[in-house]
Amino acid sequence: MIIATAQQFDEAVKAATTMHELDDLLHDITREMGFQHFALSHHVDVPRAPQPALRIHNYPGDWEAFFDAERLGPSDPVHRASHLTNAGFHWSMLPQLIVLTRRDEEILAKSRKAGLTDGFTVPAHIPGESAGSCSFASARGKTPRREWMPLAQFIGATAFEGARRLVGVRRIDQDRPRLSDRQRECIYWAARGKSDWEISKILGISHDTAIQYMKEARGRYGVGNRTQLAIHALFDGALTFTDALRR
Amino acid sequence: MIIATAQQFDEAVKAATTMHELDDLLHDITREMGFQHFALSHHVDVPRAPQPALRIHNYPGDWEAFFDAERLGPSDPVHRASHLTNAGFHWSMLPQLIVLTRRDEEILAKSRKAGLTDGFTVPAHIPGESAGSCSFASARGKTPRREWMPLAQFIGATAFEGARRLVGVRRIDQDRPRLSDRQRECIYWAARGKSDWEISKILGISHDTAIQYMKEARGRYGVGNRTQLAIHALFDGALTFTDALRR
DNA sequence: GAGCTATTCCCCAGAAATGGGGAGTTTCAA
DNA sequence: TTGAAACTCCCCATTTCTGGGGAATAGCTC
Repeated sequence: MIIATAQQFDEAVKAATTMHELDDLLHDITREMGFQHFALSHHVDVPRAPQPALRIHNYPGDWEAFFDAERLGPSDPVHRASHLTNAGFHWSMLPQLIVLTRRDEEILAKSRKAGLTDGFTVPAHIPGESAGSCSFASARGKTPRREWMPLAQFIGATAFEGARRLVGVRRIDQDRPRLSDRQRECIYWAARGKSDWEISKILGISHDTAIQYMKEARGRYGVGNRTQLAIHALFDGALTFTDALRR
Repeated sequence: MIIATAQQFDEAVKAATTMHELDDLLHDITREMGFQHFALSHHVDVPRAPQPALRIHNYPGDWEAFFDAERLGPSDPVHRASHLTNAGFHWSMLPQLIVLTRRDEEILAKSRKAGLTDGFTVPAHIPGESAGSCSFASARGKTPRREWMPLAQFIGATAFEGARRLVGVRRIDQDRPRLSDRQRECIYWAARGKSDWEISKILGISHDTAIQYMKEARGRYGVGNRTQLAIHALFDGALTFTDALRR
């Protein structure tokens, strides 16, 4: 039965075409899991974020107002804790995950007062994107059963992924430039901070040739410098962070 | 019953004190979910990684040998795909997640030949740490039921978290460089391909000052050029791709 | 007040990147 | 066989980056 719920949710999310639909789905599943509230969001200061950020929730309005007024997006203790793990966690575990400052205690007290007594948060991190999470919260005296946590973990991850798709956080690579092997190798080393001269030595080619490949690669991506080149290659998957950060 | 399995696993992982115990737990649960193999690892070239990296698995020995010989840790198509999502995915979804090169096709063919016919991978990303994942694979003709995927998502995340705890992967959250506002703004524009001179005009400061902030930012991250600077900032979340790709 | 950081400005010299030009071979497909 | 694309090398001029100095103001903390 629980499994059926999970699968239905997964399929419904994949079929959703608007954030509004996703919102509805989260609404329903939240209740079904025994929670009262959900909040799926990027950990940024949403009202002031320069780029489009995710946020759908049904938290109490006054909590949202407080949250935004205090710019808690990046500093909320639940969010901070979610930056240290990839597994979902009960809010009761917070003290084991981060050091709670006085300010944090105030925030938590305030959230309890707003009707968010207990909760479960599923982190959602993707290299190069804003940190995010999907939380489920319950009001006083309505503690959801521990048995639902594995389901919540799945629901949170699935919902976040669906939201990313709907908002178009990352368009799966469509018109990606085709790179030659040598061009790719040059980008790889350039992203690791190598100069054209160093790249030429690594690849055993002349300095001029390395420069040439970098020129061509910039041309393929339509960018004018190696920083943008590396970032585009990272974004479209031609490179990974593990490539670029290795030293 | 499935829920009971998940909970038991969760508790057992939390109680485990050695990687060996975790290995055993994964062994059992893998079978219980209808898979034959599991692999929990960081996406690095494990034998050559300078820092401690996670890897426990029961993949066939010849596959592991091939994997290491070819240094697939960072470039394996399944791993690459897992860098683009936070939700678990079937390997059959790979073509929708990344562009499969001929090399990728070869790798996948090789893995099938080694007995890894189909599988399900749960990404595990934490800002500032190596990308990782927990995969479950099945041999020919033994396709695990879709119903188990929500469970697999939970198991993968839980197991990865347990492994991190056991290995003592320290979160470099604390060591993440602290940037001043101006430094961050300079990185932001530099990642968007602006020169120091352009940045100075945008921020309304002198050219020299922009150069100065870039120097300091490089110093904070311990890197020597703006490409690495941008990549590091992207990786640890100080920047996002949405920032860097905007034109 | 001493010490720290952020912010702002300045100078210099060498290294590196960028944009422009050209030209040969090989390989693979139409 | 004709052509496209990859791979390789070379030259030039200009711009940009990087690393090394130094210094003033403001604000905050111990």
